[in-house]
Amino acid sequence: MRQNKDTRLEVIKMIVSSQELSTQEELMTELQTAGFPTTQATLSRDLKQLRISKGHNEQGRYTYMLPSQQRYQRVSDTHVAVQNLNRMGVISVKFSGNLAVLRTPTGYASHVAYDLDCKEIPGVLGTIAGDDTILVILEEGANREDILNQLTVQPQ
Amino acid sequence: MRQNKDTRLEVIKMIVSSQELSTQEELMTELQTAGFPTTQATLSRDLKQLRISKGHNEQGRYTYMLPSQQRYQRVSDTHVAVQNLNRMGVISVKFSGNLAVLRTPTGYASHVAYDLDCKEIPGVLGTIAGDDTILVILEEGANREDILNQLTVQPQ
DNA sequence: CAAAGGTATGAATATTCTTTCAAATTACCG
DNA sequence: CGGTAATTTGAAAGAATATTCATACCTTTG
Repeated sequence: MRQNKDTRLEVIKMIVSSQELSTQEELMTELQTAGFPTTQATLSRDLKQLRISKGHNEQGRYTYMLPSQQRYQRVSDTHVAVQNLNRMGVISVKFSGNLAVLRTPTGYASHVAYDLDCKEIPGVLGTIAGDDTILVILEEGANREDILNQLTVQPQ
Repeated sequence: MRQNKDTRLEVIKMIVSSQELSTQEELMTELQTAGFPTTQATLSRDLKQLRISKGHNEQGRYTYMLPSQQRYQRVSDTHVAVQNLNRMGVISVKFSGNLAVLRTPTGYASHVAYDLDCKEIPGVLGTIAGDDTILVILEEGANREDILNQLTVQPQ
């Protein structure tokens, strides 16, 4: 049932990012009403695979959060069809030392950077976005070819 | 016993950021050897206050992690302790281009960087912390004097 | 000083989560 | 098509974590 599992994982991501759930049992109920009945044991495995972790929100409640939400505030605050943006968003890439400087259309830098963060590219320590520029900090010794491919190729 | 608790919290942050622990019991042992014996119940409360959450690392292991670049509200009691850290945490500051490189005692970089993030210093685009080094990305044209003051001087 | 109110803590308990194990389903390959 | 390996899953068991409850301790205020 590979197809079913994959769609269930997507549904989980949507539910988790749109609601504040604090137990796997709550999530189980939500999934059931969404038409994907499953057990808590499976959810434990799904959450692990999705790297969704239980964090603490402002009110001190325990809340499941996508890893992207954690990195979210780093760059910007609005999602748009980020994946498409990225594909067509990077105008140029230049390397300098352990940095890569990416140019994007004006105003798009933070979105693209957010997407890069989500991809968790190996060798990339982090990103900082300006308006039309993204600074990508590379690990020492990172292979520029590999990075370049990751930066310009479609995620997932 | 406010002082004891605060220092314990700092020690917890250091331990968590320097090692990969997967249970509160492991952390309990570490704390004991560090001279801060306590119980699992207290750790659960401490981790909640520090907003340390159990995530999934590359190998799929469950690992406690500090909220990396998260800029969340300064919860007053923990914030105070962090400010003190920062005051005495920065060993040196060097500028290069639109970057500032800060040196800290080994293991403290992430804590200090976290504090810097909280201060939201004008002219600072973001920070990346290593073990004993923080990379501060400055806005183009940022005044180094101003930045330097903010980086080393106690706020308020 | 005494009483009141708050914080911190440990022991025990309740809750929540992970993993084991066996079964079922699905993919793979001749 | 078989047959075998790999994946997925639920139930139950086993860990791990959060919370409850009672207590100690500290701080303030009269």
